[in-house]
Parts: sequence; C-alpha cells; structure tokens
Amino acid sequence: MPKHLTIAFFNRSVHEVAPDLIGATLLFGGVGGRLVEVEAYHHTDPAAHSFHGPTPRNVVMFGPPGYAYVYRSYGIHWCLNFVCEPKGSAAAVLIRAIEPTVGLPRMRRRRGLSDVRILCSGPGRVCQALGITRADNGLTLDEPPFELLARTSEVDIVTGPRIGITKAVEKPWRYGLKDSRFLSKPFRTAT
DNA sequence: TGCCCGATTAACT
DNA sequence: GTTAATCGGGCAA
Repeated sequence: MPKHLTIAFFNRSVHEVAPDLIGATLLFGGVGGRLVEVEAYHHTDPAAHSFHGPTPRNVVMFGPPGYAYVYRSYGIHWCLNFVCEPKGSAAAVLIRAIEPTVGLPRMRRRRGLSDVRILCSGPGRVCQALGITRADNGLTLDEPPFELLARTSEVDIVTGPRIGITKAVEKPWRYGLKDSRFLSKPFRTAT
C-alpha cells in the first residue's frame, strides 16, 4: 500500500485537482471506492464556507493542501473536502459521491440499507458509509486512515453547475464520471 | 443576544 | 411535490 499521495495537490489549482480526482480510489479505514462526483470551492466564491474568512470550523481550509476538511451540514450530516492550493486561498474539493467497491458490508451496516446504488451517492452519505466525523477534520490524506490512489486509466469527465447552493450557482464547478450510476444527481446532457 | 439560513437527507403527501 | 431534523456562522439590534 502506498504511503504517499498519488494525486498531485501542490502547485495546481483546485480546478486541476478536482477533475483528477474523478476515477481515483478513496479509502478510509479500509473501506471506500471510486470517486465519481466532486465540486470545487474557494475563498473568492460566495458559496464557499471560506468566503468570509477563517473561523474555528473552516480554519483547515486556510492551511496547506492535501488535508481533510470535515464540517457539519444542516446540523445532521458530515461532509468531506480535500484542501487544495494555493495555500491560504482556502480552496477545497467537496467529495459528493463514490462508487462503493471495498468493504461493502461495513458500509451497508453503517448506512442501514441494502441498495448499493445510494450507499455513497451524496456528501452526507459518503461520510456516513465511510465513518468520517469531525474527529477526522485536519487529517492528512497521505496516511491512514486515509488512502488515496490515482486512477490508472482514462475516464470521461462531465461538468455542470454545483448542487444545493444559492450563490454563484452559474459556475460549472461540479465534476463527474460520465454516465455513472452512482452520482447524487444526473448531469444535464450536453445540448 | 436573537434570528435566519445553509456545500443534506429521509420520510412523508 | 413538501417538510422536519438540528448545529454553526453571519448579521442586525
């Protein structure tokens, strides 16, 4: 098992890293799968948590790249982000959906269901299935319990507007694996 | 200090 | 299609 980052986080913008994550494998505590949907955010973006500056919650975003930023969403769910460059720009990639491949029984038990299709199809569901909580905020992505492996073959990537936001809705910063059955929502087909 | 809203989800009608 | 659950932050008073 590699102990180093196989995805390059340094000297690359969040919009270079985000599409590179599609098709990569993310494991946490030995369970996980292939990333099929992510979204990009950064501090000049009114939709981002970092837009109004650092707070105790989002301070990890203002640190170096290659770390996990985990926050509570709607007081109920946890959401996982990867911090990106440049340092201090508070850029991050939100992990929105995974195609589950490793440790399905454990993930199913945590989620309390049998339908693999919606096991990790949404940011809150990803964290519930992988067992990620605030305790994992600020962990580096290149050491256990995290394991991140770059994709080994080319994939077709689609883009579109981000989901669940009311500001800067026009920015096409959502990236997905084309035709994946595990997306949180389908991408609008190109016209 | 109090009020409103949000990078969501599941359980309703 | 709608709504409740529920925590942290921004902003007005």
